[in-house]
Amino acid sequence: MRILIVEDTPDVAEAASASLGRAGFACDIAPTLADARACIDITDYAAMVLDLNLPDGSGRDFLRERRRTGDLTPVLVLTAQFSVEDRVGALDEGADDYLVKPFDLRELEARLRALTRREAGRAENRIALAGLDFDAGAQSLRVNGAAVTATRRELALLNLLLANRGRIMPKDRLFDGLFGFENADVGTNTIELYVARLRKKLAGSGVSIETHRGLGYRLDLDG
Amino acid sequence: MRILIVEDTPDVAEAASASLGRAGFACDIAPTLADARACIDITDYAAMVLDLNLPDGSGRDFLRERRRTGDLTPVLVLTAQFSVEDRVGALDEGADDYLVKPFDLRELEARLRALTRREAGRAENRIALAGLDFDAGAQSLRVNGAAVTATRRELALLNLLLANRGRIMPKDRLFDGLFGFENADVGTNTIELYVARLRKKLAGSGVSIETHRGLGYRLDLDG
DNA sequence: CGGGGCATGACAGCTTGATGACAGCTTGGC
DNA sequence: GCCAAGCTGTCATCAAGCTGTCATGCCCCG
Repeated sequence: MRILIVEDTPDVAEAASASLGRAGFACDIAPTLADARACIDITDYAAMVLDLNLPDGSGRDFLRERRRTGDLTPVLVLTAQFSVEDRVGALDEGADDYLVKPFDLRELEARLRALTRREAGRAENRIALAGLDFDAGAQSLRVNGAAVTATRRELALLNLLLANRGRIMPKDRLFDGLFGFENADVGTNTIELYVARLRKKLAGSGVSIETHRGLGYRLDLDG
Repeated sequence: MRILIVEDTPDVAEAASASLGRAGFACDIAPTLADARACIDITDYAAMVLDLNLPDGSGRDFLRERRRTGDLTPVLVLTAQFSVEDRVGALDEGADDYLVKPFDLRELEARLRALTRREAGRAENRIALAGLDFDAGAQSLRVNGAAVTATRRELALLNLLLANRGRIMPKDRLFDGLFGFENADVGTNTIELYVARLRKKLAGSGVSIETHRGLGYRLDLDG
């Protein structure tokens, strides 16, 4: 799950990025609308965090512009404390949620999880499938009832595959979901590596990751 | 456990803060409703102590406002001696408890402990788990029957971890629970330090604190 | 049988956490 | 008030575990 944070205050942007990173999201930071547009052109995001007050324009205009071009990426808007009309206006413009600054990082995390899982058609963070039990909120994984430790990247990959269960995910798509621009120079072999590591941990769970040569990977029930 | 004290008389606020600090709570003081709102936006509290008579408005209105926005943080209200209707009104507005000024600090402490443990779904201050026996009221700790001395911070950390047993607690969350704003500049290494100290004291108790790299710590039974 | 894509073990760099020693400060006893 | 004891948090150093690279060997497909 890749997130674009459009926010010009470095402290805020970085705190959010760190917190969301821990929660399994890959984040890119865009301090201006121009940067944001550039990012969106290059890759697509599972969601966007948008500050309304930016150096090169209003986030509201930007949001309206995106919606007019048919972009349906979930957007969470950050508003200043007292601008009620901004908040309401943003929702009218097509924002999916808002948060008043200053906000609690845990809340941002929870709301983004809600937005992205809504996109995936789920109502809660927990997914149980055959012998597998994954909770994106607690970042915990159980296989046949036993807790299995997995690293941040492994969990992020699993999350992506689970959200697209039954679909073949191209390697570059998985790559985009795991790494932001700052890790852009990582070799493509990495995905194969993490698939291998995940497979070991999922062994015997009744769920497996199939390889489709030249196409990508697909997670589904055994058989 | 972090507590917000909304009280404009410095003497009272500071006495309460000191007393509660000794009892293992991390306190922030807000002398006005505006300050209180700012604090609440930034972090969240295990409970709130609310004076009703404040320079920029009535605590009752504030309480009503919080409840209307869905905030369920336990609130203990401080009332003047003779305003019975305030007291009753506050309870109606959603206060969880009240104390008449002037009050005994020990009583404040005991009532806050009651409120926070109710939140954690417990009926008493004492938690026994495997070879561990912790009493938040007496601030006493026993491991396999033997009394173990532990400092305020160690106990506060243990309390937090116990209240969230089985959940991974991010380091910054533990940090928030242990330190108020006034200690905001304490190095993050501190949490690791206290985890190490606690681990030593819990050795052999059947309960242990697991490290989850990049995510946080989790307290649970061994195994 | 040859080639490209994939799997996987080993490894090194680096980030993150663990821990001992220490100095300042607080606290409590006298 | 003074002193001693112990609590606190910083620093430096060391250990562990995560990450991604590489190299090698495999497998599928032509």
